[in-house]
Amino acid sequence: MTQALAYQEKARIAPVASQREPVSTPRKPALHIVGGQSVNAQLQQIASVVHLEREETLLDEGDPADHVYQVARGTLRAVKLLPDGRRCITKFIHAGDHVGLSQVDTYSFSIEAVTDATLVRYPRRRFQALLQSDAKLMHSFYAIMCDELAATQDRMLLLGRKSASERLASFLLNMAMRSVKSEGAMTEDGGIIVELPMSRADIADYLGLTIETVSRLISKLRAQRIITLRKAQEIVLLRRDLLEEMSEAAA
Amino acid sequence: MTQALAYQEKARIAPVASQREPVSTPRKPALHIVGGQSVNAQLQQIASVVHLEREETLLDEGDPADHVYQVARGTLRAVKLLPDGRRCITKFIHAGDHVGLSQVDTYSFSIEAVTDATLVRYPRRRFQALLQSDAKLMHSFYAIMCDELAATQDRMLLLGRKSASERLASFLLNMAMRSVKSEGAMTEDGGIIVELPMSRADIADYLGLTIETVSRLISKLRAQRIITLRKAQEIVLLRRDLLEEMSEAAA
DNA sequence: CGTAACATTGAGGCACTTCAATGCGGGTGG
DNA sequence: CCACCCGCATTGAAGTGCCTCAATGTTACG
Repeated sequence: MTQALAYQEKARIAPVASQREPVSTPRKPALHIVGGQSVNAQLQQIASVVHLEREETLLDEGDPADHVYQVARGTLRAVKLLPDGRRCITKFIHAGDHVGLSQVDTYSFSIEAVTDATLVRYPRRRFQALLQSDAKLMHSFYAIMCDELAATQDRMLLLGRKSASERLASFLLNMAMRSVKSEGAMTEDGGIIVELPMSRADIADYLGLTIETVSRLISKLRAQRIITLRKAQEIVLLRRDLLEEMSEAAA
Repeated sequence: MTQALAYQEKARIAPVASQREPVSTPRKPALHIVGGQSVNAQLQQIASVVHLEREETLLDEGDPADHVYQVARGTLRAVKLLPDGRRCITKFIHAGDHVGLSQVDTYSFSIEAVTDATLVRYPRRRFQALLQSDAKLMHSFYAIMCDELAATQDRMLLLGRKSASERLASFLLNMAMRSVKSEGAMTEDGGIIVELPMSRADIADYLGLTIETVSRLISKLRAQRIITLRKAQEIVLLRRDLLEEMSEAAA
């Protein structure tokens, strides 16, 4: 068998999202937000806003897929569970990313907030109708799906064939890339500051490892002066070159 | 580090597909084939046919993505490699499945024939143009991408969190499903006949295991009378119920 | 300042891999 | 048609990377 992280009672503690989501929801949200370019005008007409607190659940695997979301702020996780509680995080979802772009009518994973988060919500029916009527829009979402599929396939290579240290290296590099692109935060000596909003348990379930292994590997990277830790959730990448080597050939 | 199957010289032995593909290729292929429903008429206008022999390579990771394909006959594999030769099969591609549905302009994996195969080929430019002009068509391919993404995410759970025996059980069940749907071949005593066109090495790289582990697990299933082997590549599933149990909870 | 949740560290075990024979089936050439 | 051979599959024995179990350290929060 393997590790079973029966973690999900956690998420249950928080009140269910659907009962209180439109905390501050005007019909036309004040946020135009999102990925740089302004949102399609028609899309904005059917949008509403959802706020989630840390560890709150947005939706569960198996729920009717009534809505499509785009993240405006915060980090979420897509979670799949085995009957015995083993957990897999299929992806982390960041600002700009979409949730629920599917043609199936139940969600195939749960979505939980890693940090406080704000999302824009579209009723799926109307969202689909808009796609149908707007080829350009459809095309852009088609492209999004393609990217996501490619990313998922890369992760299959990681999960199927990479060692624990290679997995962690790949993960940290990805997070660093993201950090460089958005904040671009650096230390004076050229280190890349990387926020890790998720817990070690989340990282473990994302990489198909255990908490302990992740923790040990982080300690090892620190001992090798490849990273330093400011807090448990904030690392500084000192030697990106070495991490890059590690990400495809074991240490 | 793990297993490294430097397997791909094999594929190289055979003459390159692109040099000889239109073996029997009229401009308008005689095959209407494919997934039950007849192919979109306009699509058929731009189609040509490609034949591949066993172990031949259709295209390589990194090649310019000039074509979109649909499989008419045979089984192929999508292969990703790490620099040191470790191999991952991201998916097997069966009759009806598509290859190269992406928005990126290089392929993100190699495609190799597991068995002799016949494919229908569309120039990507024109294929894209058709999608743009035909919302219904675009929509149906959007749906295909969604399905594929969902399947890939299930495989992430398998690779990240399932034990070796669970992985094999899941795989055999999937193959059995497929077999039931298409041929529906059964033995007189209710066993499901399942063809495994791929080698143990392929199965191993598909499940993130080694050849030896796959072989041992198959032997164990045989000892438990859950399956029998007619040939190495043809198993009979005797106790589907037990396999189903195994697929999500270790033996 | 105490406590609870998370992270780290250590010791030991096990599932899967690695390395190494041995078996087996299918094709080929004598 | 048979003997040989080659590639693949199977089986065994030994090694190891990661997991499990358990204790200790650390941080956030009342």
